[in-house]
Amino acid sequence: MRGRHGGYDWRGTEARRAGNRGDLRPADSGLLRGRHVLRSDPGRADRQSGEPRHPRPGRAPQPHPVLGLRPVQQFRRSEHHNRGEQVSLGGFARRAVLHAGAERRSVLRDHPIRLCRAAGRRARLSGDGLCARPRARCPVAQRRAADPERGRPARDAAGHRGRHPDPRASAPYPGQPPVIQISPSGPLGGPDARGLRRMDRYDAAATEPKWQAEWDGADLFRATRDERPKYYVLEMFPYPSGRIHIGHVRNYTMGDVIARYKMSCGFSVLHPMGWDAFGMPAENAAMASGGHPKDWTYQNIDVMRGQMKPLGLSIDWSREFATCDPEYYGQQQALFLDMLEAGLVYRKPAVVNWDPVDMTVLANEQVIDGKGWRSGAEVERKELVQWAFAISSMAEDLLESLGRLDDWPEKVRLMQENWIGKSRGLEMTFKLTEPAHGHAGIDIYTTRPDTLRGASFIAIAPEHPLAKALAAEDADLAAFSTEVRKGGTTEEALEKAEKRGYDTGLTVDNPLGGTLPVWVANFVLMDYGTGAIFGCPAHDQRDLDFARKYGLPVIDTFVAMDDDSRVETEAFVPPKTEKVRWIDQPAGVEVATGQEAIDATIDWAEREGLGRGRTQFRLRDWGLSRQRYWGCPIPVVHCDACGVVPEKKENLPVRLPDDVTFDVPGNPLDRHPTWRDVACPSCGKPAKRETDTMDTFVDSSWYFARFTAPHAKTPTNLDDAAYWMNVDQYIGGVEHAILHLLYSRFFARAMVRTGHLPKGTEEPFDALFTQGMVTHPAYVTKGDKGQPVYHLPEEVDISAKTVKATGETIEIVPAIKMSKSKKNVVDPMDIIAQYGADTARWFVISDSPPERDFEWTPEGAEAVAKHLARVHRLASDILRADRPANDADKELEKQTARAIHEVTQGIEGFAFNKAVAKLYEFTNTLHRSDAGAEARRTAMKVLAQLMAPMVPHLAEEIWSMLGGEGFVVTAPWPVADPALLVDDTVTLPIQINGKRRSELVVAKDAPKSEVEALALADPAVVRALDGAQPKKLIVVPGRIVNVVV
RNA sequence: GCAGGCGUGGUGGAAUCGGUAGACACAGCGGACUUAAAAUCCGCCGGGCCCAGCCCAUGCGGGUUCGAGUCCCGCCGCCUGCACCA
Repeated sequence: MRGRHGGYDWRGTEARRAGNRGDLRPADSGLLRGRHVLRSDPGRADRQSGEPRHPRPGRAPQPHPVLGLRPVQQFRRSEHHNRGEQVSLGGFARRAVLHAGAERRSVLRDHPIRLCRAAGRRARLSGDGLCARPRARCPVAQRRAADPERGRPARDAAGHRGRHPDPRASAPYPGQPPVIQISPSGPLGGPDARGLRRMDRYDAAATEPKWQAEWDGADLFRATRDERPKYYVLEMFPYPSGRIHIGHVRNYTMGDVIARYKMSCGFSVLHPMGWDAFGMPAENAAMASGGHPKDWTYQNIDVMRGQMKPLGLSIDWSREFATCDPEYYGQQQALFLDMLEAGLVYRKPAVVNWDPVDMTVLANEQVIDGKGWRSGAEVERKELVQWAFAISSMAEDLLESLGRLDDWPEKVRLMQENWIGKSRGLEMTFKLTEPAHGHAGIDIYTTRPDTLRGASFIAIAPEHPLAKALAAEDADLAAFSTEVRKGGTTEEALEKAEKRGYDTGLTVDNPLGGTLPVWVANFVLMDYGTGAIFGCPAHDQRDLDFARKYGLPVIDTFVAMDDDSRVETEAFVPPKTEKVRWIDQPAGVEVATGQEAIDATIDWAEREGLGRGRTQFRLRDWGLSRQRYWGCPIPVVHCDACGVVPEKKENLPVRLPDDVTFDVPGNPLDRHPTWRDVACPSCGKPAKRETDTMDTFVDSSWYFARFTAPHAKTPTNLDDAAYWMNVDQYIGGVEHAILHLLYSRFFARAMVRTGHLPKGTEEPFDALFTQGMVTHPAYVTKGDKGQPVYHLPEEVDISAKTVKATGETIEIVPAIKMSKSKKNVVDPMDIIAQYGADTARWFVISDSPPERDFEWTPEGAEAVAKHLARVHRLASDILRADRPANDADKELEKQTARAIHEVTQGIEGFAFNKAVAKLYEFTNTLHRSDAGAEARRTAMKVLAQLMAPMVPHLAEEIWSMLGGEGFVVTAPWPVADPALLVDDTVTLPIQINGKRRSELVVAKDAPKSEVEALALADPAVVRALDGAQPKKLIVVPGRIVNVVV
């Protein structure tokens, strides 16, 4: 890989080479863009070298040697390119050939490159020595045409297509080289003392690889166990889908900000990276293109690693692994065997999506509208015997421990709490009026025993043993059961399905008198409770819909305090904490909340011997079997004689065979004879391997522990785990709020129990931060069938709201999650190629609060690049400044302290957008400050340090420019002097009747009486009072004054 | 369907404990510089009116309070998860 465009040379070899030559002075290190620089003073170069610094006078008007090139980046490194060489470009042009004359010369110094925004938002560059404007629209060309004396005559060569020489490419005076002049006032404070300005544009393309190479050379990011306190920062590891996504950039930048900040604060930081590499997409790719999942996956990993390295993340790459490495999944198999022995894994029937045409199990996402994604056949729910983790055995602990996760977002804890779903209810038996099929009664479980009076039917799941027994004799019921089994297994599908029932004709005795009919109903789940409920239509919408549909009675059991109306079409379901009036309540409750009535009824039922109170969890055991190839093989063997036999640990890893094909649906392991047929590890007779593999959630449930000893010959090394665990800061998307995080919490407990993690790591993530998604507007038109048709951003004219090619009017969908199908994905590599990693990093964490969705805008990226260039320019100016110390120094010192304080708070509080805003503000302050050179230099170094976690390369560059010691990454984080943070005076707003009308500047500790007196003397208050006394005067010291008139 | 979250100028957002709504930035507008543009620098920038002042404004409708973007109740819209996507 060469250069930094397209393929990025992350190893920074080019930079190292440049650095070794010693000619990469910061101020001279090239150009990010071509629109600037070079204060004209041709004499200067002459004085310095005896040679004109700028091209030979006679050459100036010659045609530009580089033709057909558009973006300017190609020139940045033109010194290193040779004639005829192909160079990859970022941005708008992809590839260009350098022509004769371009070699080993900074093209920029010979010929101006212009950036022209005349045609709208897109930057357009003219590198060919011609003006980007048509002649008719160029005022200079027009003027020259009118007054040939003054201007230079147009050259023939440039006459075609209305184009003409770039006015600025020609020498201003005959015999002078072409130069680009900047405004005399100069950027950020004027020309330097000599009236000269050097090329001090920040060149990300050269600087970033240079510092990455330096960091690598110093081995800065290798996590080491030493005397420093440790800090483990971890971002949820990526799935190797092929290319990195702007969301990855945001996620890893956030983690990097924390990691680098903590490093500056003196911690020994562990910041690892790996790949969640098993999963369906690899198999899908294999099916589509005929390759192998392994090749696809490892190639993707290589590409993505190559894309991540140039971001300059402070990752300890020596710890990298992929979950599909046999070294990883072999240890996972060892864990599985230990968990099996500890009784944490067992086999049980579980329901799957069955595609009856492809004869294969489908994932939920492969079921679309109840049909298989490939075959289109109606999916059926089918029971298979599967492996499951006994996560529900830890439900109580998992729930209770949530309360101690103080640094987790409240919403995540709440979601987990609801997911685990602890409830206390009543288990009771309804006696069948006539026993049937060996069943004397039906056990039900209800969380609302208080509504027993309102029961009007019993409903059992189609999978209920009684229902199955009845169906064996009743063809109609069997047909009904088959019918309602159609469709997917998701809770959403089940909930949304039409409520349907089948009257069995059986009845049970109602303990409150009379009988209740027994129905088989599709909305009753066999997995939850006992698979049977009593229906109370008045206070449950599903039951009500069901009752109305089948003409069952609706019996109100309570009414609102102030409203006697009875249930019609909407069930009355007030919060359990609301007081209601009960009607003929069995436990004798009259006025009480739902919860009080539930408790009273359970007590009553236990006294009466009707049933018993039981605590129930919604959380189900975690089915881990997958009928797929690309996953971790479950290390057991099925033997006719010995049953299920665990593989011997010394035989691990049970490796996936490589010789598989994906031309037939289903699991290739299942039809792989030599892999499948093995000798029983116990008796040695012929047996068969388990062909199911593990859910990929298993892979991601312990990788954080493996990172503490990634090369250990056991799953973990207790000593290393004891040092590095827990993860101090975990960062990832909210979409993982429930499953991944809950499974990881379970695994940590299981690993402690099986001796793979030390005690005290049961909650593996001390602090959690959930970041938002990355969104981008989508551009939609309607297709001929009314279906949405999406267009790429470059295909549309956003201001005119039309598709460029067809002129159709587009609808702009403001901000939706990026996805390929919506054609609104922005590739971060484009930005990195165009502006550098620092721009991408700064951009993704500025503006939007990290926890909220982040909207990508092209303007934003450009603005960031400008700002970073501005900071670099400011540093150059400050470096050269020689103003003596003066009165303004103190104020700058104060502002510096404030910036340190607020940026630190921003980083600590995960409010990177606020830290960035403060950095903008501080840059402005520093820019405007009249303080002396020394004070400004000190402030600039602090600015570099504060920016370092976000834009480490630029910060490193500025730090070294200003003579900072060592690396800015390892320099101790600045500390604000608390004395500088307090103000002597405070401005109090004065409100009149709650509306701000005036303000008051008082001493910080002014007594209340003084503030009152001053407020009452305020002209606005006097006018409002009009001689009367105020009704009320509220003074909140240091905050506000409110006068009520 | 259930659960959780979010909603503030043209745009992204700020507002620490109920106390000056719109920090900081983008876009836009004006100016300086320039041989035109670009770049850079400086300034303006929620809406309205009878404009030294006042009114309206934080998705919508109510409420609590001296005071509500913030707390409470009820809606609306969008987003995420729902156990085999990762």
